[in-house]
Amino acid sequence: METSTVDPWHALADPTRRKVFARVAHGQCSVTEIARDLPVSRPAVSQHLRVLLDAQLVDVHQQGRERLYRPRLSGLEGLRRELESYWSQTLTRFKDVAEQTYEPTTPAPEGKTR
Amino acid sequence: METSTVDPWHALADPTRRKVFARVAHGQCSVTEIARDLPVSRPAVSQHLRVLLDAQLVDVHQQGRERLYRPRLSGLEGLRRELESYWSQTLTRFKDVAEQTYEPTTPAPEGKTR
DNA sequence: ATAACGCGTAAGTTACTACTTACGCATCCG
DNA sequence: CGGATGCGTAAGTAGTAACTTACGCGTTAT
Repeated sequence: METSTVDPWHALADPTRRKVFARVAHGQCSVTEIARDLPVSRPAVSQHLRVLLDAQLVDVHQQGRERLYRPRLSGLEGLRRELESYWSQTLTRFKDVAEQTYEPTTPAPEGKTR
Repeated sequence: METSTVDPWHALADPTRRKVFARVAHGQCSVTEIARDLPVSRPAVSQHLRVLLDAQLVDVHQQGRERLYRPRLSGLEGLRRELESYWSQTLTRFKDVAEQTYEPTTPAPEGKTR
């Protein structure tokens, strides 16, 4: 049907949506509760939560007439792994540069290029 | 001048741009080199690299008529910290649920919520 | 010098997305 | 039984962003 799984990177890219997620990650809460602390309408929050759901970053369960959202590990796992990979690779590159100092063929990189 | 430090979340949200960054993180390389492995034009790669630069995720230095890009730690740091925070919070919530003792977000009625 | 290479940027197009209001469906309370 | 609360979804809109081609500038090679 629709996109079964949303890229978690994309899901957390939007600042508002990231605030929504941060709120949920901090502790289980309802939609209206989240919307109360944000400068957007409740439906907007609902839509953000949908994206977070599709990205498997949050989980929901009905309780009475409320829908309580809570964070979920699965969506974060891939993100974490990927970021950790970038991190270590960058560390390695950085060490390479530090050890080999620099190539004398290039003029000083600190020179102000206006 | 660049008061506009780009959100690294946003910078890594686009799949193509993430591929560009992954390539750079793997090892220093030039623009044409990156574009060769991707289904987009060279200018597109340049534009992606600009965003990555603004997000402080990559670094560049001129060498002859080439511009060599390499990964940079500073942009990743904030990302990593934030993600780690989400991760640990989610772990905590998860444990709470496992123990069947979830607490309301507001300071609250003492007894078991049941 | 002239050509070829490597690159950034401008300009234009197209697709997506984050938001709004309006609505309908459940669930709790009087 | 209503009326109120909590929520998701539909529909419409304004802004953004990811691409393309065209171009100009500096550097290397012939």
